[in-house]
Amino acid sequence: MESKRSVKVEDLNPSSSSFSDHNLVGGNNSHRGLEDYSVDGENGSLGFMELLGVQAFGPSVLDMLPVLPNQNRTCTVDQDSSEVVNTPATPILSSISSESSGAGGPNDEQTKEVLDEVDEEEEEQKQKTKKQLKPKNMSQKRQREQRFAFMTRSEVDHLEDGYRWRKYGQKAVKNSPFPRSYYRCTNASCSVKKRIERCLYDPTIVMTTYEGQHTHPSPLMSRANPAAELMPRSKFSTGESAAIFVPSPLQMSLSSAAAEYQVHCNYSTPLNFGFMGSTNINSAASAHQKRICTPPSALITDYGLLQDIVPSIVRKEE
DNA sequence: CGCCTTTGACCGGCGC
DNA sequence: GCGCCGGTCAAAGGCG
Repeated sequence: MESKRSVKVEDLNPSSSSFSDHNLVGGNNSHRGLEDYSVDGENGSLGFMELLGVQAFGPSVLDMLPVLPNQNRTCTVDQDSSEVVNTPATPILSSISSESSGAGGPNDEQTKEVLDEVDEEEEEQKQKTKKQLKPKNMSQKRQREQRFAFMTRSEVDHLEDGYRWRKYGQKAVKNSPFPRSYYRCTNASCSVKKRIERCLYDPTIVMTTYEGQHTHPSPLMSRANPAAELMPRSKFSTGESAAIFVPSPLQMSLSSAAAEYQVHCNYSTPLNFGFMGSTNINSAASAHQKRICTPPSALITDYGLLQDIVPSIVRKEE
């Protein structure tokens, strides 16, 4: 862990023009950067939904996603390993910075929006190879689910996302005055977890990391929008494991974050996942949260979960 | 009474 | 082997 973090810190070094963040991931992936997950639709980068989809749902979600304008990327999935592999056709470096430039520079995080995805799978795959010597009961102990994270600007830590969560732990984050909270989906058959922590340098920013996929529809969604239940779930399933329900992470995040993304991005074809039609779902969260786009440079040196995400963002700025 | 949060203890991984 | 750290457990208490 420690080494991992330290490496990332180094990667965050602005002076590093190469941003070899993905050294962590492996040689073949060294070209993969935050650009892969950029949010700006005008610059041919991945959209928010895709970000989620790519990571959490693999190609399935991409299939159902509307074609975003100027999509200049390719997304491929390693079917064998269920690993999501993003291969940008071209480096997309201007996605966020372009917006920021218009808004007042790379540090104008207040007006920008960003959704970045934690490329945990890559890291884990790398770590797997790294730890191949002692995989032992790791698999039986705890197989890490797919994870993705996003940052929101919110006054409340626990954003409403349509699911019910039970807090099962809280830990102090090293080098941060803000604790990290651990939540688990209250559904007995669902093992989805999420972690919430605040940005060290900007307490208004909440980092939410989802892990796993819901095996049940959102209770809130089913109430607010029963039609959503009729959605073809197969479209969302990753194919990775059995009995995966609709947009688990999708729902989780979209209900709050994605919905806003819809608002802020000029997609000619709004994404609609049914549950998003429910104003109830988003009302609370939307009132408080404002997703950020380009993190302040200070974020770069953040620790904890934030570091899983920030590096990519930083690279994007560069 | 059921559900949730809080919080200290515990466990396992990892670096030194 | 030791200590640190992230993550989880579980008892206790609060709240509606």
